Amino acid sequence: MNIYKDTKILIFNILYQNFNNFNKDIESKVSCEQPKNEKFGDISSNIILIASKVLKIDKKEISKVLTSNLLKNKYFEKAEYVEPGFLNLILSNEFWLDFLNKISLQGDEYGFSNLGKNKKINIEFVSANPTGPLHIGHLRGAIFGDVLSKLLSKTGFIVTKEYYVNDLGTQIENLALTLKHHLQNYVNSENNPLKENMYKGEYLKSIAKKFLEKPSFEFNDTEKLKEYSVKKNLELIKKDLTDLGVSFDNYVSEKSIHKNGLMENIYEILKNNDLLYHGFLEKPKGKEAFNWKPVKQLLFKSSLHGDKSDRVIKKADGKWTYFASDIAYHYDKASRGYDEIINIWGADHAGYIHRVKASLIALGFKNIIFTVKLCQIVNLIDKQKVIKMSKRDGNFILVSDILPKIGKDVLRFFMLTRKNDAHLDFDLEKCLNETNENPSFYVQYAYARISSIKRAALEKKQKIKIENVKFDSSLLSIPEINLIKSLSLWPKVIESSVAYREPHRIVYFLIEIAGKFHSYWSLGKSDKKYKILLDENLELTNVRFMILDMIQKVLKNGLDLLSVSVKDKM
RNA sequence: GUCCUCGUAGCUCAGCUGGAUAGAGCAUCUGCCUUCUAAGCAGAGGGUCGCAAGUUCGAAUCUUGCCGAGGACGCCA
Repeated sequence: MNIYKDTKILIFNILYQNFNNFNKDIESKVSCEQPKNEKFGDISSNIILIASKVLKIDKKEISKVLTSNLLKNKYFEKAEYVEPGFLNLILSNEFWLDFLNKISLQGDEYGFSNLGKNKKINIEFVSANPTGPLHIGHLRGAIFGDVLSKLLSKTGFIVTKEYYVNDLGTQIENLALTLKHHLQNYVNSENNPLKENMYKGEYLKSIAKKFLEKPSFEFNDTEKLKEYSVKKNLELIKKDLTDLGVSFDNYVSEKSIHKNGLMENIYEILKNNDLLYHGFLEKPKGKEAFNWKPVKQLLFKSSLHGDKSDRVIKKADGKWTYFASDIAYHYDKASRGYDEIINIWGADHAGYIHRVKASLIALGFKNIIFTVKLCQIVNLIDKQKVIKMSKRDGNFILVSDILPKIGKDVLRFFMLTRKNDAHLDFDLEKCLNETNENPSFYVQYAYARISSIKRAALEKKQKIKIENVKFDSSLLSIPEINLIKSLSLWPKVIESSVAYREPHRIVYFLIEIAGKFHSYWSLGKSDKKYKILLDENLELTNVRFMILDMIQKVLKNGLDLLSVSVKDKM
């Protein structure tokens, strides 16, 4: 029920029937939308300009054909040609009333359509290393990924939410060392300070304590220590995710990728395609060249597929690099038959996109869409100052620190009030104190006010119908039509959010439509005829109820996508 | 040095992938609670869309070049 799309189709059909040389190639150039400025009507299109240029037909002729045909339809009240080639349409009240009836029949389904056509999408996000609980840095990606997944699965995609567990490598070695350190401290009743490469944080002490409770503990068995600490840290992470309202379908372990022989698999494929060689890489530029040694290593010709240099996949000591694991992991994902693989990464991983993409192409997955959404840094602001966090000092602010204070709803909503690739200032004070600066309340308040109206109607014992109202459409006034017009944008908002994988568009729309409602509500304060419940005109009251009911449904469905709750009273 | 992201009102940011007179919140100022929730509404001021060329009917949006901010460039993960 996207009236802008429908109108475009209508216009195209008219042109198709009237001009022999008309073809639909111009479709992507033709706009058909609600203009910002009301003076240009309800729907505006640049069709005349584009069509006349491409088809070499006189503008006036096209406009004549279009307007005369469109005006045969009772839904179009006015069709106007405006230089340099716009077609501006004004829709009749009857149209808006019928439209309202139609969408209220769709109810909760309104706005959602089968955009995905059962395409399979794997979306990987968070994937925080299992070396400690989630901190602020993970928050944005977690919520972004969760909401995007929900949005996609509500619009006809088959979505798998996946978490990649890096349970291998030096960080896990360090983790085990840290655990061992704590264990030794406990057993020997000592308090030796942590070493440089060890993980800070109290949580590892409690993990060590729990390990001691086991009937037989063996802290010289490094493998066992690794396994145990990874398991316990994952439990912490999962707890944080649950509290945030984020869930996953799949946890894929890096270790199992190795165990299942996938490294050998990709090695064979790359080798058979002549994409591997032993060679030297140039010294990295910019940064200080830490432990740099010019050595001969196994390289992957990623530069053949769009990367700016070739990459090491096996080090001189015979170990696979992290990138090699990642190739194997993406090989695994791609082999599972997805149409699209979405990765949500921190912006600092931007440089990684090309090489992963190159590896997918090299492995023969040319038809899989590979999408990376980057989430920019969140600046945590307290008392107007940015709080610097550093891994070295272990002063990361944890999700579990702020979540109980702020609450899931506010946190989730707030994290989506910016485009994913823009910096986000996360001001604790604003979330806690000045609630009027927090848009989630604004939207929830609109919902609650509509509930309140419904209660008031019940008390007055007004018989309100919210479907298929027969009504003289000429009684509709501009404020009501404007609300219906706002509702008509909902499908478009969902479509574009899906198309660009940008859930923040939903959030902005919710704020906008909540604002329109608040404004309408307040009209009744100064002008009695805009009071929603009218004793003398039950029909008009019914229509208003239908509008408000639809606004409430859209608010609810929108907030549902964000997993933010609604309240009937605030 | 190369690459990526960003630059829009005093501040924080949207801007429907090229549309007509660039929007919102905060802050500042002025109004609005005897009747459906004031966590709200109405109004005012505030702009050379970083700068400069180009593309065209039309540019905040696309191209190029500068300027500025942040990030990445590993044989770490």
